[in-house]
Amino acid sequence: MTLRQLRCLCEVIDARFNLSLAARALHLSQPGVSRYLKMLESELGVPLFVKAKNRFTRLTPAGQAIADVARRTLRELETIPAVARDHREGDAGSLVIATNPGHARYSLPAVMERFIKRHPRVRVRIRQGDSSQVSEWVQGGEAELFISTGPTEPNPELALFPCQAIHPVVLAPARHPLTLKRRVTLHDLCACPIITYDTEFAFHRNIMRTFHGARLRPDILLSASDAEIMKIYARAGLGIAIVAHSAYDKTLDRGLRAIDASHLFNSTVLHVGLRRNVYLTRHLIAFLQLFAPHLKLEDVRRAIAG
Amino acid sequence: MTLRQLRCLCEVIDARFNLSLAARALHLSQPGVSRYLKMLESELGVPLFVKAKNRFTRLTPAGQAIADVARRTLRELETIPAVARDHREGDAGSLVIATNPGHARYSLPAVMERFIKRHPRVRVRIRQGDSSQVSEWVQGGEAELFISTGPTEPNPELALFPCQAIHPVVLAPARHPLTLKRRVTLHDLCACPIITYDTEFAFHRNIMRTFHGARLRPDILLSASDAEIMKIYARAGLGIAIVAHSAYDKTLDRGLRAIDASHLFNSTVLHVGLRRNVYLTRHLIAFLQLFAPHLKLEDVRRAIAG
DNA sequence: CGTGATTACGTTTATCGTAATTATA
DNA sequence: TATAATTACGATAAACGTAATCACG
Repeated sequence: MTLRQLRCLCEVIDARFNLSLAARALHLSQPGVSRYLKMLESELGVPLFVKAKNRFTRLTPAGQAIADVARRTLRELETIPAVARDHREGDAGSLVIATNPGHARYSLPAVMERFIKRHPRVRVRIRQGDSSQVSEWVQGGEAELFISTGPTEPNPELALFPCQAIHPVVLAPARHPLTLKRRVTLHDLCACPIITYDTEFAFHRNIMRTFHGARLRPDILLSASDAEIMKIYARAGLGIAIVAHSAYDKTLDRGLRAIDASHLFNSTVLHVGLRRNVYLTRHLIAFLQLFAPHLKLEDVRRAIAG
Repeated sequence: MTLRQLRCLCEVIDARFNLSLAARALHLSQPGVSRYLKMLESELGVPLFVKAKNRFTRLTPAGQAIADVARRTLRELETIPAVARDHREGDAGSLVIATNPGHARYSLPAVMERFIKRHPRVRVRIRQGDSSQVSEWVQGGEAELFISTGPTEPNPELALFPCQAIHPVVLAPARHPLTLKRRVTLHDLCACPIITYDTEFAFHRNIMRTFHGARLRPDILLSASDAEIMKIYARAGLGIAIVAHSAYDKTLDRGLRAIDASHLFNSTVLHVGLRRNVYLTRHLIAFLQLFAPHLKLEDVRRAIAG
């Protein structure tokens, strides 16, 4: 039994049982593919394919069972070059993180500082995009992981790990009436012009759902994609900003007060997303341990493999 | 990257870095092995071995990581012929069950009857031995599974699954004074001559531990390896028998009464044991579903793989 | 006849062992 | 000088493509 035979088996299945197609994909001639399949079948002593007339039509149960093992095995083999590369690069190497601008700006810097201090030779790249973009980058291998909230629908190619809850806070200028309240209500918020994220943000949809659920129509004065912008307008007294709590820094944002709103709105969960069936480089593991220390490596591996 | 290269890598490690030894095991010449390792290293672009002078001494971290993957992969590949054989045999095939004589006699027949009815063409063989024998048979591939109690120490080669509790019962002739008691005590038992299993049985050691823990010295009149023998003597009124509850059948053993003793002695647990990293044939799975319907196939697979 | 699988056959390439070589203790 | 790894080289086998053939629509 050779790897070529197994690759052949899998490729023929992927080519919907067209040997010519599979041959092209494998950089082989059609007779070559035919031979390999025949060899494999005769070596295993069991037919793998059902042939109608002179065409391959589908797998036998044996073929299905064996193709499953073959696929798993080939996938695993493909990680070997990745392992080698990881070690070849020593403490260098690269790490591409895909994340939303907000998290790149607020959640990541503290972690990145520590990571870079510990792994100075790793070239880190932070790609910014919306939830669906970052997810596509990871699926396509353009990024090792993404850090994103957003309603990432279940995807068999990706493994998601919840990391932290992002809850909304209300930002208002220092002596704004709301800052005097012990506990603000949705009605209180609706009394003021509101500044928040653009409609395409999950955060926006999240808070709007809550308002509408309470049959309220908030006055969205301004929406933006960048919390810094919102803070400027809020500081100027044009309205109150509803932003992710991570966007507020007590010392940096002196002119603003943060008012807890976690009792009003649902929190969203920040997820780390990895592509399944990939080799976890040492740098990726190191980064995960810094960014999401609660994740157990073994659990991550299991989720990646399953 | 070829399978031969990976096999070579693993074999050289197993041969404690002696290429000549590994070559013999691989049915290759020594230069062949040398070549393969060199090819692998140059192909992966990373040294796998640490060489002192002109000897291989140990693995590099990269070598270790890659050898781990290689071993997993090779093991998985080896299951392919097993899968093929399983399907080649269709509804025939064979199943070797290793178990203790007692379980072969009392626990198994009911299950076997159903199994054979459903899988009439499977050749089943029941091998009888003590706990350590059955465990060795399974480890050595001479049996597919064992069914055994006994103090099977944790073994990385085996996966154990608890199946049922075996609790001791006291068997006494119909009008024996003990049968009148509502709840027997250890003292009550010590007042009679006792018939039980031989000392090498875990069951024997188990009940003796209990007696000794209560500072009692029971009068072991007779010990045997076969509960049928014990029942004969108990029926004759020579003593009371302490046996596994599974050895007693209300209708077959008319002359005897079973007296619950589960409050006196520890129960032992009947385990099914499988070798790790093997392919689970369809017949083995079918048998497991009959014998231990509480086991979820996925859990079994996971335990086998981990 | 066109598409797709198989068979036949010859060339190329890779595989692998023997023997010679180098290196270390 | 014995043991172990590497290099050199030639014989053998396998891998693979081209071309011819077969099978079906």
